Amino acid sequence: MFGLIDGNNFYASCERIFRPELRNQPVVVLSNNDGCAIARSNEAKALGIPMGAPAFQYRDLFLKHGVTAFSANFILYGDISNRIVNICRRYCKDLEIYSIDESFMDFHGYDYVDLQKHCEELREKIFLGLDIPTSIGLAPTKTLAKVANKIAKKFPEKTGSVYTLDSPKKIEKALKWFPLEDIWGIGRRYYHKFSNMGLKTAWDFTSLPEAFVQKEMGIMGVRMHRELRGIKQYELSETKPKKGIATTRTFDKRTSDLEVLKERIATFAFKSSEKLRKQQSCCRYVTVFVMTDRFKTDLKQYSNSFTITLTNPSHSAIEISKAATKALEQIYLPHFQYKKAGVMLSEFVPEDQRMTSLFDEDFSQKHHPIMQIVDKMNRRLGSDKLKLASMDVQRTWKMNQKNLSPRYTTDLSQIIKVKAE
DNA sequence: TCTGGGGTCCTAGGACCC
DNA sequence: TCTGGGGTCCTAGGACCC
Repeated sequence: MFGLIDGNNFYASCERIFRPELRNQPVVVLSNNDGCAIARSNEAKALGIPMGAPAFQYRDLFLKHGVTAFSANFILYGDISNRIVNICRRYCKDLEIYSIDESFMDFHGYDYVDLQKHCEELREKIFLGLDIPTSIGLAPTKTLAKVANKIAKKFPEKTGSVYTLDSPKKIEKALKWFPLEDIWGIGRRYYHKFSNMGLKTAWDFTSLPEAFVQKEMGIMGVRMHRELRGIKQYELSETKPKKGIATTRTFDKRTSDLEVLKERIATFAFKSSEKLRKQQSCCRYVTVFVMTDRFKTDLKQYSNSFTITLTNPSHSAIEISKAATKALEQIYLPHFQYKKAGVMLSEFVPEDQRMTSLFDEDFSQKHHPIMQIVDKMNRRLGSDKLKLASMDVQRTWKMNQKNLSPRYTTDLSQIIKVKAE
C-alpha cells in the first residue's frame, strides 16, 4: 500500500500557526510581488476566491470579508515542511518527498499493521506538534492514493481525514464518484478532450479501451489508466538532483533600460548558480529569456531567449553571470517595455565528474575557493551579504511584500514574542 | 496601477550515421 | 515509371505537476 500525505491549504495553515486568532478566518497567501492567491484557507475558498486569483481584482472582496492576505514566506513554509517530513519518517521508512506539502509513503512490509490507525496517529502527531492539519490517502497505487487523499480532504468528518481504498468494491465506488478533472495526470487539455466525449468520472475514464488511451495520450495515459485499475506502474522515486534550475521574476514596473536588465539578469544568474552549487552540479547551458507584459495587449509584445554553451561545465557565479549577460545582449531590443526575465541552467554534470576541455580555461576550478567562501558567508550571515558587483548594491529592487510574516522558526531575531502580562 | 515561480516527462520530426 | 533499411541523437514543443 502507498500513502499520500499532504498539508491542507498548506501555506495558509503555516501562517496560522503563529496567528491562532486567524483560525476559522479567511486567509490567503499571495505569490511574489503580492500578485496572485496561491493558497487559500477553506473560509477563503468559500468566499469564491479561486486559485491564482489576481489580488488587485479581489481587493474589495478581501476588505469586505476581512480576508487576511499574506506575502509568500517560503523560508517559513520550507522549514515547517521539513518538520512534517521528520515526523512522517518515524511512521514510514520509505518516503518520497513529492513537493513542499506532499509526501508518498511506501508501506510494503507493514502487513500486520492497521494502516488506517497508523496514519490517524501520524496525523494526530503532526497536528499536536505543528498545528498543521493534514489529509492522508491509502491505496495500492500512487494514483489511487491521490484519489483516496482527495476523498479524505473533501470529507474530513466522515473519514477523519484518513481514507483507505483497499478493495475493488471500494475503489469502484470511489472512481464512480471521482471527477474526471481531478485525476492526477488529467490537466485542462485532456479534461476538455474527454469531457467533450461525454466522460464525467474517473470510472468513465477507466472504462475506455487501453489502446484508445494510448492513441490519445501516449504512454503516460496508459500508466495512469492502469494505476487507476490497481495495476502498479510507479514505485517511490528517490530524490535525484535537479535537471534544470531557474530563477525568474516578474518586475513590479516595466523597463526598457538595458543596464537595469543586466543587473536583474546578473542577480538571477547568481541565485541560480547558488542553487547549482548546493546540489554539487555544474551546468553546460545558460539560458536567458526576457518578455514584455503579456496582459498589456495594447503595448508591443516581444519575447525571446538565448542559450550560451559553456566551454567547460561550471558552477561559478562569476562565469555564469558573465555568460548570462552575453546572452541578454543577444536578445535585447530597445523600445520594448520588459516585464519579466529569467536565467535557466541545464545540462548538468556532477561537479566531481566533469570532463574539461584541453584548451579552455576552467573557471569553475579557478573560482571554486571564492565561491566556497561566498556560499559559506551567505549561509551564515543571511543570503545576499556577499554578491557580485554587477548586482544591485543599493537594493533598488524590492519585491512588493506588504504583508510578509516573520521567519519565526529559522531566524532567532524574528522568533515569536510572547507578551509578559 | 495591479496578473507567480519552479519543475517533470514524453513525442515527433529532423539531421545524421552506415 | 521505378530510388532501401535500419539505426542514433538532438531539439522544440506539448502535456502535466505543485
